[in-house]
Formats: sequence, structure tokens, C-alpha cells
Amino acid sequence: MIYTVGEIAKQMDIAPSTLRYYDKEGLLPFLERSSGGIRMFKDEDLGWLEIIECLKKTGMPIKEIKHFIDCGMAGDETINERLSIIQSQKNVVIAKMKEMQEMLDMLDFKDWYYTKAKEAGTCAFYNAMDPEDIPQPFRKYKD
Amino acid sequence: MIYTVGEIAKQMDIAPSTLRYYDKEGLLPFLERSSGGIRMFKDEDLGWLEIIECLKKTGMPIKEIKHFIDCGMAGDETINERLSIIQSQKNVVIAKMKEMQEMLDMLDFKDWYYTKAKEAGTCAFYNAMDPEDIPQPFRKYKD
DNA sequence: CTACAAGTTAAAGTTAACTTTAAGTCAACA
DNA sequence: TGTTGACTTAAAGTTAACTTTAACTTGTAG
Repeated sequence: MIYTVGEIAKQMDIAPSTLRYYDKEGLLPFLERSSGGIRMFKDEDLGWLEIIECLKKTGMPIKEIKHFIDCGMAGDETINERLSIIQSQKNVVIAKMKEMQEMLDMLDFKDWYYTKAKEAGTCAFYNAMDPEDIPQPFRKYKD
Repeated sequence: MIYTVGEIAKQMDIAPSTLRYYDKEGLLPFLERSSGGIRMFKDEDLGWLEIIECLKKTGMPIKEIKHFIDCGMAGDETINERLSIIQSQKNVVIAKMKEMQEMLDMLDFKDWYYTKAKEAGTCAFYNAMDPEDIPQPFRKYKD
């Protein structure tokens, strides 16, 4: 099957202008054109689009994604480089998830804090509280 | 204790210009100044700075952070609103973490794929492979 | 008292990743 | 064959979140 820019845009839930922008930035070197100049996406291109989305969603800049794709086009001599890009991006994601978890822990404290404040009708409940009664995991936070 | 903008910047590992920018955007309405106009951060301000960092790291735009802080300054009548901001931000973080995990799963596949390709010396190993030999969790991905 | 590092401001500059605009072309259907 | 919706391009515009610059002031150490 062959798809146009609009069809792929719908499938991937991004704007057609974004796909054209990616093409202009060199992210889609595998793309072929019809005789009239229309972009023709093939089924085998979808794998590339998915890894592009993956790298983009994990915060890799366009230029680095381009480098990864260029490696892919170059063939088997770049397997080592592609592997280390993937492994380093895995570490980026792991670090991000760890940070997100820490932020979520703080938001859990704030959720508890404002839920209690709502019950009490005032944030003043907190300083009036016996520190022992603050649930253990929340004791490290400032109000 | 009282701290200057530079001291706080170092403590929080952000640029002094960023703190001044936040102040200009109205994120630090609690900030007091010396008679000479120097910003004076107090220990009790650190809690605000931490929640600002938390909301920022979870992707909340500056203007929405300002709204949250403004609610805080307004006092106990805004407890409900602050609680729902926190709860909605928790949902944002949970969604982000879920997406990150999905991206990590795909990167795990790519790690496996390029590790195998490295062993084989070629990416062609993949199409030559019996689909049964692809580890179950990886079968949903395109190469 | 002087030097000087670090503070202050307003305004302009930067960067990434799109998005919009304008002018035009392609292709599928009636 | 004409209409129409989707495609094309280059270039300009947008947005958020800073960062830099330039000119000036503050406050501390010697």
C-alpha cells in the first residue's frame, strides 16, 4: 500500500505540516515521490516513522534523530553506532522516569496536604499537627 | 536565614537569570527586597520554590504555575482549586510515565534487535529468523 | 574609602519545533 | 473536462522559556 502525507498524518495523529517539516529536516530520506511530486509513504516506511516518534517523545532533538536515521540508511557498518544511540536513549528515559516518580511522590504529598486542608477548612492544620501524625513518606516535604 | 538570587540559584541548580525571569513572570510574589532592591529569599520561601520546580519538571507552563502560586497567596478560600490543580497534574504525570514506559519497551526491542544484528554482522538476521524465535514481547514491533 | 564581585533593570536575542501563508499543482470523480 | 480537495513549495510567523547585553547600583572585604 501507498499513503499520502495526509493519510499518514491521520494515522500517527500529527499535523501534515509536521511531516513535511520532518522531511525538510532530513528525517525521511527513505521517502519516494510520485512523478507529480507527491510524497508516497510505503508500509515498510512505518517502522522508521515509529522509531522517529519514539525518539521524539523521549526528548531527542530533531538533529540527533536525523543522525540515527542517516545511520540506518548507511547500512550494516553503523550497527554499533545505532546500538549505542539506543542504549544511551534508554538511559535518558530511565532517568526521566525516575525524576517523574520523584515529582509524583511530591504531588502525592500535596494531594494529601490539600485534602486534609479541605477537611479542616484551613492550611493551618499542618503546623498545628503532631509531626508523628504526618505519614512517614511525607515527612521530608515542606508545605 | 536570608539568601540572594545567586545562592538560591546554586542550591537549586538553575541560572540566576532564570530566577529573575520567574520573578518577572510573577512566580515569586512572596519575595521581599532589601532597601537597596536586592531580592531576599527566606527559608520559608523554599517550599514554594520546590513546588514551582515540581510543576515545571512535570511540564506545566509558567502561566499555570503562576496561577497556582497566586491561589496560594490568596489563602484558604483557594484550597479546593489548589487541590484540583494538584490532582490534575498527578494525572498528567501518570500519563507521561505510561507513555515513557511504552517508549522504553520499544527501545528494549531496538536494543535486542541491534545487539543481535551486531552478533550477526547484519540486520538481515531479522527477516531470516523464525518468528517463533523472536521473544514474545518484541513481536509487536516493526524493525 | 576604594575595589570589585554580585546584585539590579529593560530590552533585545536565541532556540527548537513547529505552523501559517500565499501562490500554485495534482489527481480523482461527476 | 471541470471542479474540488489535497497536494506542493519557500518564506515568514509563532511560542515558550529562557539568555544575553548594557548600563548601572549595592554591599562587603581589605
